[in-house]
Amino acid sequence: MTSSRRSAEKPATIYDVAREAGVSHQTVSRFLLGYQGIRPATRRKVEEALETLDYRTNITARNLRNGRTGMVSLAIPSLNQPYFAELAQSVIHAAREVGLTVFVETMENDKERELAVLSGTRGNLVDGVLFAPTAMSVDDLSRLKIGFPIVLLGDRIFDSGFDHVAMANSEGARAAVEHLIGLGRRRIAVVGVEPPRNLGAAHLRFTGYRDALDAAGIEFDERLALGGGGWIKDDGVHAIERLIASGTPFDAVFGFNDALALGALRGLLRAGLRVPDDVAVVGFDDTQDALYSTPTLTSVAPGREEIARIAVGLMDRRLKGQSSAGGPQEFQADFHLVARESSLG
Amino acid sequence: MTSSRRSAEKPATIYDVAREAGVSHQTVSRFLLGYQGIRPATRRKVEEALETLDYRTNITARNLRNGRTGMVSLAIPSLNQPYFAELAQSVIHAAREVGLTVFVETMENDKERELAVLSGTRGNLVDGVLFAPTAMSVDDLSRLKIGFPIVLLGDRIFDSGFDHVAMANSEGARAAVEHLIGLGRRRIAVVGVEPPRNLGAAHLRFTGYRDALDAAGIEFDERLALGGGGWIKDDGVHAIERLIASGTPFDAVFGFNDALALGALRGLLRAGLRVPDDVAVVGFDDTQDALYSTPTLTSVAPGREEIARIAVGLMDRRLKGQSSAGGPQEFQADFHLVARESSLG
DNA sequence: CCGGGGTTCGTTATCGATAAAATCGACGCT
DNA sequence: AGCGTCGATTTTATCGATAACGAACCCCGG
Repeated sequence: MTSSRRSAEKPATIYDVAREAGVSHQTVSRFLLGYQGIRPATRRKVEEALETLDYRTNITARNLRNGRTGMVSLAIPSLNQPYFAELAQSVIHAAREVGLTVFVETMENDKERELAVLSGTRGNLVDGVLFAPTAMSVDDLSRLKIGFPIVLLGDRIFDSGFDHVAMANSEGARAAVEHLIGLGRRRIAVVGVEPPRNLGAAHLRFTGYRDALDAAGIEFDERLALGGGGWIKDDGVHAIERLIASGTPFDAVFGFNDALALGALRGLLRAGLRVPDDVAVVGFDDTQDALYSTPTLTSVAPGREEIARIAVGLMDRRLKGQSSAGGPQEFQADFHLVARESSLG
Repeated sequence: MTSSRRSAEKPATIYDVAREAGVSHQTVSRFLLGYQGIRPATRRKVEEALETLDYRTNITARNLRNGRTGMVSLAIPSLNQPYFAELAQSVIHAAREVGLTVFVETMENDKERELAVLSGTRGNLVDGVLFAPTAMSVDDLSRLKIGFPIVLLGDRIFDSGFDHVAMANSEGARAAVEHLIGLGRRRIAVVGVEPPRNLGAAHLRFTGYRDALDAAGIEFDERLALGGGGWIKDDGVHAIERLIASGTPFDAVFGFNDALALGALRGLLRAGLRVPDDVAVVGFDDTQDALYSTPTLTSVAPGREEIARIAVGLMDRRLKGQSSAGGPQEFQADFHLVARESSLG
């Protein structure tokens, strides 16, 4: 029991502990890993030494030896977007349940950075990637050779070759618009439209919008399709200001996410329009913002918790199962429409 | 040039590259680290081999050897709170500028988990911790022996012995309340009050509130001090509902954060009160939510970007400077009040 | 009383990188 | 020609953990 080593100095290793306990480092390792074949006397010596030296296992060393880190990265556009911040929290929670740690990486809607995440530059730091791209195309994705498990999040991409947890983008959008139609609205503006170049939430939600219109026999009016910006609140404000300025009549707005819808809401109210009396508003994502706006915002809840849980589950299975555990899996989370004041009054 | 190794198999190591190039692994390492003393011919062979084998450096191995990871953890309550989500994004950005990577860890206002972060359980995975505790006390903090740099975020703690980047909590709160007083309000309710047991944003903001009242010669009315819950929107709603139910007259509300203020706003509007005509509302944090509520929310902007930048800078200095680069540093970010519709009309 | 089998523990090898020390040549100078 | 010097590379050691293997010791039966 040579209680050496000053306290705040270099952390103790298993070798230090072994010396302190008068055993071999391997015995210490065995103890730490919970092996059974250790005599009570030895066990006690090791326990004491661990205590005296305040041993902490060096995770980096373990990771190197094991070839795994137990971390997965969650690659999203930005934590400034409430939906993704909340998704991140849900994923962190779900991962914790299965013993994984989440490394949050933000890509800022930048194609280069999205590609960088998959290039494995951060190689061996994480075992896999939960990937929610917005800028890159399906082609970009399939062109890459990737050496670790990937689970795609959020959009409906078929045949990407990867596991994929989708929101019910088109179905949810359709439900939102049908809700508006059911309330007697016919001139439904849509905010957040994008050219169909990317991985596609915008495209899919637009499809849902069109489907609902078609089903109700309402003709699509191009002037009601607003886009050109990003998907943050400002874009919603600007879009609705342009629409109002254009003089095009409308009695409802469907925003492709809550931020856009809330921006639109803001623009409407500032222009003196009443919500929902003059214009009903519906969003998508059901973020906390939707719950506390005035009026509260009707929104499509995409099943964030479920998405997180399934995605983490898929990743976990890939990581555990040797090599590839079967072909790519597709999941779609259940959604539901949460009707609130912005459409019901 | 024995182009061996199948593509998607185990990633190539420097040894593989060395064999491919016909040199020693050390030469490869030198090349990768940018050493000068390498003959052009050798250099070319290495470059080719790296290319052929699609080499990626194993960060875990490098970390083990170097004893550092280049990662710092940002420990916050939750990404579900917009202020912290936005702070996280700012910190990630600031860290990237100085070549650090951020690992976001959420502690859920749980004292155990806050302590766990500092216990170094995650030892050697990060080089330091940017720490924004809410549940533990100053005593808890000083009781711990900690083996890595820490920078405290957000509250004004003196003599903690650690670097610390503070918001202007009391000053900001005082400015908010003075703003209300300047508008002729005298019955100013305050939401988010807590017993002064923890590290203290609540306490400090309350102090600012009292200071402003005192300076204006307004007597403090205990019935206007609302607390008992957390700091999320629901708590704001409930607090304001209780206040209204109590019949206590009031003409303004100061929420200790935007979430509380927006919750209060929501409660007021639902109760049929007009904002700001009947009741003016001011929040704290200046999150994006404040910008897009209706009415828009007056709020204290605590200088989030600056806080992030300074905190990362302090951490960077500690990590670079051997051992301890001087005593603990205290910083306080500049704040400013952003007056919007909820107080100006 | 000796040998087989099981427990307990120690020795050596390994993960993939970087650092320090050693080697090998070519070159210049006396 | 002999020798020191410098530059380019290779060899060996190291970070801290886990895995594989082997040695020492015990118990027990024949």
